[in-house]
Amino acid sequence: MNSAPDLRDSATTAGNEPRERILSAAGREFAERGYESATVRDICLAAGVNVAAINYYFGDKQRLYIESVKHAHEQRAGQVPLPEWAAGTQPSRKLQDFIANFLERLLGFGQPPWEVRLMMREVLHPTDACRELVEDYVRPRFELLVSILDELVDGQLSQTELRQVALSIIGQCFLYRAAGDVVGMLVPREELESHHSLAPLADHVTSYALAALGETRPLVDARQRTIHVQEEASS
Amino acid sequence: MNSAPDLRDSATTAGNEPRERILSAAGREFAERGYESATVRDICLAAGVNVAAINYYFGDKQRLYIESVKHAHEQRAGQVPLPEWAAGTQPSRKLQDFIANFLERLLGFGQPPWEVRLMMREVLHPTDACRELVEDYVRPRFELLVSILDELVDGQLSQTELRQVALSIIGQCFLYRAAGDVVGMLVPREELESHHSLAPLADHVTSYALAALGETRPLVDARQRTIHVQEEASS
DNA sequence: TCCTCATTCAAACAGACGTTTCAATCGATT
DNA sequence: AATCGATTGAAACGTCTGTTTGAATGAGGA
Repeated sequence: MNSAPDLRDSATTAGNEPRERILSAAGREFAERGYESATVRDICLAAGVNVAAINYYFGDKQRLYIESVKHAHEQRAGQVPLPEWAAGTQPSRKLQDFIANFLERLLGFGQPPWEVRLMMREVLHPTDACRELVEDYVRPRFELLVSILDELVDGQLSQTELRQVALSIIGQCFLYRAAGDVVGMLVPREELESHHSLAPLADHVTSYALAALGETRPLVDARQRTIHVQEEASS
Repeated sequence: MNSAPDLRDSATTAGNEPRERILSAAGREFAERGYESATVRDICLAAGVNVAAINYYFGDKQRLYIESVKHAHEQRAGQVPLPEWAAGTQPSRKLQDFIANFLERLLGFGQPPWEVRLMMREVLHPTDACRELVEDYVRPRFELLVSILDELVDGQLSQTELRQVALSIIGQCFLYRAAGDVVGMLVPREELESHHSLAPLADHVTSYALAALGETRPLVDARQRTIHVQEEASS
């Protein structure tokens, strides 16, 4: 039972075993219940350590929380790295890849991992750990998206307009993660499974953006519809 | 064991003053700190009543919370009612009005009111009060939006596609309310004030949707850019 | 063997929490 | 004036919280 890892040269091995277990258990608890509702006793029970271990390894609950947010961020960042493209890749392809990657990161492969839920809590109700998270994690992705859009429209939109479009794209992806429960109430179950999984969502957001930017045909072919609109207007 | 007064019908007491004060103070407190962190002592201090009043009027903290969510919902619904249009109003105009109304409701006139922040908490981390909120408040607006879009594209998109577009629009509006702090970190301050207030946001989301649906010209004029794209493709 | 020292453990701490108690208060009715 | 029910008040209840204590443990080094 007693392991006593004793890994002084921590350069070779990644961290203390009980420390890692606490961080993992704390991340899950914080993601599930939030900072206030998660108790150190439950965390220690889940991690299989004594309550005193939290004081021993992290000092107090607050520092444990910040550490667990960072830990989740770093772990998740390694799981789904930013895509890289060969020089000359079509910007529309880059956009598609970026959106699919972003959604994959937000929604997870199967069901959304606790790391993302924990970070989402920070985004929605920022604490001290938030600004660091934004600078390290959010801003690079955001500026990559802006640069893709800039390349896509060949410099014909201002930085302000590019940021607006970028936020529109992010907002669409964001909704499914942040308000997924409500979306689930608004959309029929069979449609959820068929059209709101990762690939169809990425396709929709991408084609919606490409159509709005004039890179592809609109979602509705205007030539067919114009007739009806004119009929209506004449009536 | 004194039983609480008839809290369901306010026929006898038109506006129960302490009850109203508690609901208002509780809503603010829950919106600010969340359910767990908000304490009944602080609520009663803010409302200027004794702690026993909560047991007397609402039974316990949980029922107070549910009542305050409902109260916030009803109060906010009265502040910004759904727009109504004369028969024959252009659907694109309806869309513009709907989006402006939705944003106004989310973002508030000046700074976002606590009622919206409280409801947002329910949407992001649903409790028992959520489903009722969705059915009464969210679904009617969602289906109104879908019907506007249906009219706009003149029935050329399936209900599934219409719902996807509707969620795209809602997602864009939603981002500013739910993750407003993070948006504020990503966008320069002067741009926030000039382009992220209510009217410019509504214009952007509307024109983005209209362009994607082929109702108006794309945000970028394709005829100018196509030359460059073909040059790129040929290289 | 003994000592050192990092780590773990059960137990207890003080404080805050939601809730309950029961007497005091107030206004209207008798 | 007396009575009654509704409402308010101050204080206490038991429980749960984060944190701390001080002894016990066990593996290396002397």
